[in-house]
Amino acid sequence: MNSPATLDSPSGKRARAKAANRQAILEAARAVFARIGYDATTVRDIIRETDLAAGTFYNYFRSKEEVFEALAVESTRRFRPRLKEVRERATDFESFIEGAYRAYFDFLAGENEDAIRHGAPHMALIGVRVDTPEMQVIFEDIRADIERMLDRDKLESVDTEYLTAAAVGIARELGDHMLKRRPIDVDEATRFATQLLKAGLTGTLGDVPGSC
Amino acid sequence: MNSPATLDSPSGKRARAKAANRQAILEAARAVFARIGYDATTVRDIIRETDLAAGTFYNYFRSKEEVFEALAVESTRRFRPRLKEVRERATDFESFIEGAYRAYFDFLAGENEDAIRHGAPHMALIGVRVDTPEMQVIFEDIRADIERMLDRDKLESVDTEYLTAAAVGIARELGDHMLKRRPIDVDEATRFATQLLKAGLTGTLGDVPGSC
DNA sequence: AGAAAAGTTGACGCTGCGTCATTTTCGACG
DNA sequence: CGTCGAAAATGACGCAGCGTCAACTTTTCT
Repeated sequence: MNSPATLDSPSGKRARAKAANRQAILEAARAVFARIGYDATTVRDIIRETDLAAGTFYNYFRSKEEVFEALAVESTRRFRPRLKEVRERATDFESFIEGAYRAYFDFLAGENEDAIRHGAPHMALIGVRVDTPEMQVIFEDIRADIERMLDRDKLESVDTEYLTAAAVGIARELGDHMLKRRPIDVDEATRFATQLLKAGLTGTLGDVPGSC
Repeated sequence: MNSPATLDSPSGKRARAKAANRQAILEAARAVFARIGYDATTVRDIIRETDLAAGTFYNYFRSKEEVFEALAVESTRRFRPRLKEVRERATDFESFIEGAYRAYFDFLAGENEDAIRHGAPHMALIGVRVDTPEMQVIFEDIRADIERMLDRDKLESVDTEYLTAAAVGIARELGDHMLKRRPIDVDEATRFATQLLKAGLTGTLGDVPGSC
C-alpha cells in the first residue's frame, strides 16, 4: 500500500541520490559562475559548494565546460515549451513574431533576475550567447515556424535562414541592451523588435516595387 | 650619417626587439588559438611557438586572456578606419547602412579566410563575439552615425540605442551564417541586411499610418 | 671602457586537474 | 534478516601548467 514514488523522484534511494547530486552540482556551478565568473571558476570551487568529494564530480560531468553546457541545455529546455505555446497561439506572422520576442525577452529577464538582484558581478547571461546543439535546435524551430507562417500568409521567396538569423540577432543584441536598462522593460523591447522585423519583412517580401 | 630608423621601428635596438617580441607572441597566439582552440591553449603552447622563454611572456601579457583581448583590439583597430571611410562617403541613411554592412561582412570574411582555408577546426571567429571596450566604442560610433543620419534625413523619435543594437545584432548573426555558406557571398549578406534594416526603419519611423 | 638599466631566462613552488584503488552504501535474493 | 555483488563516493596521487624571481645577458648612457 505504499505509493512507489512521486513522479520526478525515481524508485530507489540510489537513483534519487544520483539525481540530487547532479542537481546539487548544477546549482553549485550556477552559483559559483555567478559569483566569481566562469573563467575563474575551478571544478574544485564547484564541488566545494556541495558536500561531495572531488572525485565524485567526475561521475557526473567530464569537465567544467560540460557543466556549463548542461546549464545551457537546461535553459533552452525551459525556453522551448514557451516557444511552442507561442507557435500554437499565433494566428499570423506578426502575432508569432511578437509572441516569440515577448517570450524570449521575458525569459531572459527571468533568467537573469537573480543575478541582477545580487549585483551580478559576472556572468549575468548564463546560457545565452552559447551556440550549443540545443540552441541550434531552437534556431531550426524558429526557422520552420517562420517558413510556415510565410507560406500561410504570402510569398516564400525569402532566404529563411538569413531571415531567422536576423530575427535571432535582433533578439540577442536587443536583449542584452534591455537587461542593462532600469527598470527592465520587456514590453518596450518587444514592441521595438516586433515592429522592426515586421516592417523589415514586408519591405523585403514586397520585392515588387510600388506595392501600394 | 646613419639614418636613425624607419618610421614604424623605434630608435633603439631595445625598443625594436620589444615590439617584435610582442608581435611574435600575438601571431603565435593567433596561430595556436586557430589550431587547437582557445580553451585548450596554454600560455606555454603560445610561447613554445616563439623563440622566447616562458618567463618572457609575462613581460608582455598577464595571461592568455589578455593576449586574446589584444588580438580583439587589433581586429577592431583594423575595422574602425573602414567604418570611418564608409561614414565619410555616405550621403544618406541607406548608403551608410549598406556601406557599413558591406564593410563588416567583407572584414569578417577577410579575418576568417586563413582559418577557413586551413580547415578551421576551431576558433574561426577571432575577435568577433567578444564584448571588449573597443567593441563598445565601435557600437557608439555606429550609434552616433545613425543618429546623425536620422537627423539629416528625417525624424529622430527613434530609440537609437535599440536601433543600433538591432543593426549590430543582424550583422553578427547574419555574419556567422554567411561564413558557413560556400562560396562566401558578401554581396548577398549585405543586400539582405541592408534591405531588412532599411525597410524596417522606414516602417518604424513612419509611425504615421498610411504613408503612401 | 665601464657601469647602470632594461630585458631575458628557466628552475621552482604551487594550484588545480583527472584518475583510481579503496571504502562505503544500496538493493536483490535466499 | 543476513549476505553478497554492484554501484557510487572518496581523497590521495602523479602530473601539467601557472606565475615568480634571482641570476644572467644585452643594450644604452656617459
